[in-house]
Order: sequence, then C-alpha cells, then structure tokens
Amino acid sequence: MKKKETVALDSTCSKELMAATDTLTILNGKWKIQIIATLNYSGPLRFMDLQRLIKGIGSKMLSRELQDLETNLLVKRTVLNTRPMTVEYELSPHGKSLERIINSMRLWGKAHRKKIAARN
Amino acid sequence: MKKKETVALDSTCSKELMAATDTLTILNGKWKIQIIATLNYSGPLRFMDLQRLIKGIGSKMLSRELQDLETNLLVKRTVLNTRPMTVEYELSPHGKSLERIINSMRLWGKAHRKKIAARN
DNA sequence: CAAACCGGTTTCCTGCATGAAAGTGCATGG
DNA sequence: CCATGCACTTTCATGCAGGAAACCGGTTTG
Repeated sequence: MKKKETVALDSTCSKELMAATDTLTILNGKWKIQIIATLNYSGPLRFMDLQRLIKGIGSKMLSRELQDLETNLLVKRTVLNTRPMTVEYELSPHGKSLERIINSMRLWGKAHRKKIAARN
Repeated sequence: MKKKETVALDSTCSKELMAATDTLTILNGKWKIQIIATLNYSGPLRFMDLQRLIKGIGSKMLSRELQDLETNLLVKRTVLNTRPMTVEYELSPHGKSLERIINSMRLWGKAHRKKIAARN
C-alpha cells in the first residue's frame, strides 16, 4: 500500500486557505449578506429603512452587524443633521467588490438546489 | 432626490438571496472549507489521513462534517474491504465545482487583509 | 405635557456549534 | 489474549450567536 507524506500540505494548504476562511467569517451570520445585498440594490438607506426591508431582524442584530461591517470597511456610516436625526448607511467601494462573490454564490446555490432536488 | 420604491425588494431580493445564503450555509462552520480544499488538493484520503492533515479537528467533528458534505453530494464515501477496514473520501464533480468560489473568496480575502492592514 | 419617531443599547435567555475524552466493533500482529 | 489501528459514536461540558423586550436620549408634533 502507498505511504503518504503529510508534510507538504501543512505549510501550503492552511496558509492559503486562511484568506478564504476570512472571507467566510466576514460574510458569516444570518444577516450580513442580506444587509450588503440590500444596500447594494437600494443604495444608501437609513437604519429604520434597513430594518423594515430586512424582515425579521431586530435592532440589536442590525446595529451589531452594521458596526461589524463598518469596522471591516465594507459600509460607510453618515450622520445627517436633520430634524429627527437620521443616519445613512451605504456600501463602500470595497463593500461593492463583494458583489461578484455573492453573485457566484448565488449561481452556485441555484445549481446546487437542482442537484439536491434531482437526488432521487 | 430619487424616490425609492421599497416593494420590489421584498419579492426580488430575498428570493434571489436565498441561493447565496444556501451556499454560505453549506460552507459554514469551522472545517468545511478546509476539508474540501484538502480533498481537492490531495485527492482521495482516508479518515485518519484527513484528521492528521487538518490540524485540530476532532474525530466527532470530522465525522459529522463529512456526513454533511456527503448528503450535500459534495463528497463521495467509499468503503474499501482491506485488512484493517479503510474508508476513502473524495470530492465529487459537484464538490470540485466549488473550487472557483473558494478561489474567489481566497483572492478577496487577501485583498481585504491589505485594506484592513492599511486602515491606519 | 404626553406621545411618537429616530437610532440605537442593555439585559436576559435559549439553542446550537464545537471540543475533550472515553467507548465501540472489528481485524490483525506479537 | 492483549495491544494496536481503523473508523467512528457517545457523553458531557462550554461558549457564542441570535432573539425578545425593555430602556435611553434627543426632537418634533398635538
């Protein structure tokens, strides 16, 4: 039987994969993609608008996810001095660069559904 | 200022995004990508080989993740009748089709790191 | 003054993902 | 006949993600 050397993988694989895992970590959670896609589709939105558009999200989660996206430079937060104070959230260029990946995931997801449906 | 209709989103957005979320759900967890990438890089591997290659994973997690990947048709499990019983795991074609997405995530992740590092 | 709207924060709670460690069934080796 | 290796499974414990609901400070409206 063939003997396997395990050395090569340890240095190559894990280091390179970290970056992919980073991306996954950033998009992870129940709401991140919905928030990004909603902002991408609708442009700048205020807090309450986002909460109304994204069904089911609570204010705590929305707040936390937006903070998270902001510290990751994906979303830009702007406070407007209007009569009732409003805050606008919009995708940064960096955030918009996620569109391609999300789209790939969308396409793969659709193909995957067909596979699973035809599983018999 | 442009007036926004919020109706279109409810029907368009969430339905289309489900597929992207599906993909995320499938790749979710601490180990999925590592398992897929390891199998993609090294070809068919036995249980213990996988556990030795993927540092830190326990047998329970490996077992569960592999079952999960198998039911999602991403991994093929083959039992070989050898002297001590061995089982081989390998990526299905469908599983291999994830390579493009994982690679996109890897590239984006690298770019993202630079952004964050230059955050000042 | 009370009520409502905005943009959150705080508190409490629950369930799930993950981990460590031991156990299982089978087969071969010494 | 005991130990070892393989491929798992089971048990127990823990931490974190996420949800519900109340609260907060400011401003405008009736």
